[in-house]
Amino acid sequence: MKPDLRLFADRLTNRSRLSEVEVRAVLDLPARMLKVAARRDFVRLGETVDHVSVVAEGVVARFGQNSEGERQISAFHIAGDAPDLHTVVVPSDTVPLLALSEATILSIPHTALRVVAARYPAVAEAFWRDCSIDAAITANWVLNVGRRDAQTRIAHLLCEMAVRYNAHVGGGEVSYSFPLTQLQLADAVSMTSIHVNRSLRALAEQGLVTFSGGRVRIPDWKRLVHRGEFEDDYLQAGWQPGNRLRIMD
Amino acid sequence: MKPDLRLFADRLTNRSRLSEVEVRAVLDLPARMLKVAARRDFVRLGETVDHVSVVAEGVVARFGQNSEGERQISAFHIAGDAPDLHTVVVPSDTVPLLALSEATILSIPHTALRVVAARYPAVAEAFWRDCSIDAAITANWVLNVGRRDAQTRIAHLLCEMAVRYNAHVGGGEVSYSFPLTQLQLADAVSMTSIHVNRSLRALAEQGLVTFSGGRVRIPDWKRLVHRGEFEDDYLQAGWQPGNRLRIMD
DNA sequence: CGGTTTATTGAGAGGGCTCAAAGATTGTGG
DNA sequence: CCACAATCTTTGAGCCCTCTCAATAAACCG
Repeated sequence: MKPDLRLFADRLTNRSRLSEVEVRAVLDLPARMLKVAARRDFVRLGETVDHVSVVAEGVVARFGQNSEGERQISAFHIAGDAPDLHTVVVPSDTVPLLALSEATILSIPHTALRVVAARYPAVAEAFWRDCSIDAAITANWVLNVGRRDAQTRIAHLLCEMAVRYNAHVGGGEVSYSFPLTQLQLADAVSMTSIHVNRSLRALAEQGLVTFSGGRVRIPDWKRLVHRGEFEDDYLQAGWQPGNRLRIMD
Repeated sequence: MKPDLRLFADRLTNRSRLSEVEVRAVLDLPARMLKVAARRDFVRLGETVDHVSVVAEGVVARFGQNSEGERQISAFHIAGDAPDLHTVVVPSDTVPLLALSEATILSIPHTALRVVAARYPAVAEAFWRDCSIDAAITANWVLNVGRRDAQTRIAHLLCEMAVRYNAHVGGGEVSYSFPLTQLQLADAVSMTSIHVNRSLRALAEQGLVTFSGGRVRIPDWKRLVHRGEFEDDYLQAGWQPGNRLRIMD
């Protein structure tokens, strides 16, 4: 049975305007489903890939490592995301991918994606747009890692993920499932797991966030947003159906 | 007189396969030329742009800033680069741009770019590919800032720029013009200009690099590459005319 | 229930920062 | 072409945030 690509199609149509035919073409893409265990690298550095991975379930990380083997996570990817969609046009730029929790991955061959992109330029445009938004997130990550102290950095990241999970709507307590270990969080924010632990405690003592049992709880959204210097524009979270751009006729 | 877009077209054809007609379409794009003084922000945060900036001369930086106004440069752009090409598909994601040296910018309207992209899907593909390579560079920047110490970080950056300037070919002394102040360099590598100064001196004392008078000199390329843990694959520097990909028919 | 991974806490060290000030360079106007 | 101003570079001293090393407690997993 063919895996369901609806999540991926939804992600695209949330950001781009696609016709029914185009959406159908995406949904009809061939895909192989694979379950990946937590803490498993399922795309290795240097490996040549001929397919794109779409996250259907779980949390996936893109990372790099220095010569000592220390890791730096440069992006988190959640359901709907295609961490290496760019390999459709730059196949040699393989990025290592790691499942942080148990994850379900849908694997779509480059060949099939290229056929659809060539046939439906608006789909190619949607891919391009997706890659660009990802890039904006990464650029923001540089700022976060480079110019914010430990607590602010963590707060910022937890805000970002709240918005990406769309968990920040409504006014009350914000909460979402985020099944990472503190060590993995440390690899994302460029700190030691020990210092992550201490910073997390400090944030909790101020009543700002709680991170435990794989769940993030934010009692007062606005307060954390302020603490983390968080502004969500770069996520394009406010995209309305009306102002979705389409350049392909 | 219309500014010459040859540099931009070259950049595209170095990475993508375009027909003569497509190249011509790029060259015929309308453009306005502007000279920007050094240390001048010529695209401000929040400002809505309706054009793309192409660097014709000089060095330009993409940056973000934290709540204290401290800056973090997330990308350098040199002649041929289009720092905000992605705004063609994500116009609301304006990135602040700063001229580090006196620079010449060619400004191309979104509308014109969109017409060409729609008419020539292969050009759209080339744009997408360009954005993707930029994104790969940014992802690497995260690793650099997050997981490398001062000297290694600087060494890595100076290697990257050498390759992007294509100054690393041949075996002898590598050298290129890189007219930044140490403060600007500090904003790129997330350090204090004071610490940049000291690290630079340390690197010089080891005979690895010299950074002064707006010029970088590398006596022994391989040694600096090693010191900076630099691997150039992410830059797609090895792209041969033969293996340029084209997905649009 | 035992074994492994993860979280937590303590003590000490260090890389990079802050504050401060003196040189060197660059640019500008007269 | 000089003089002055502004910017940039360099150096010193002390401190602090985050890391390292080490050990225990807790949670998870089969």
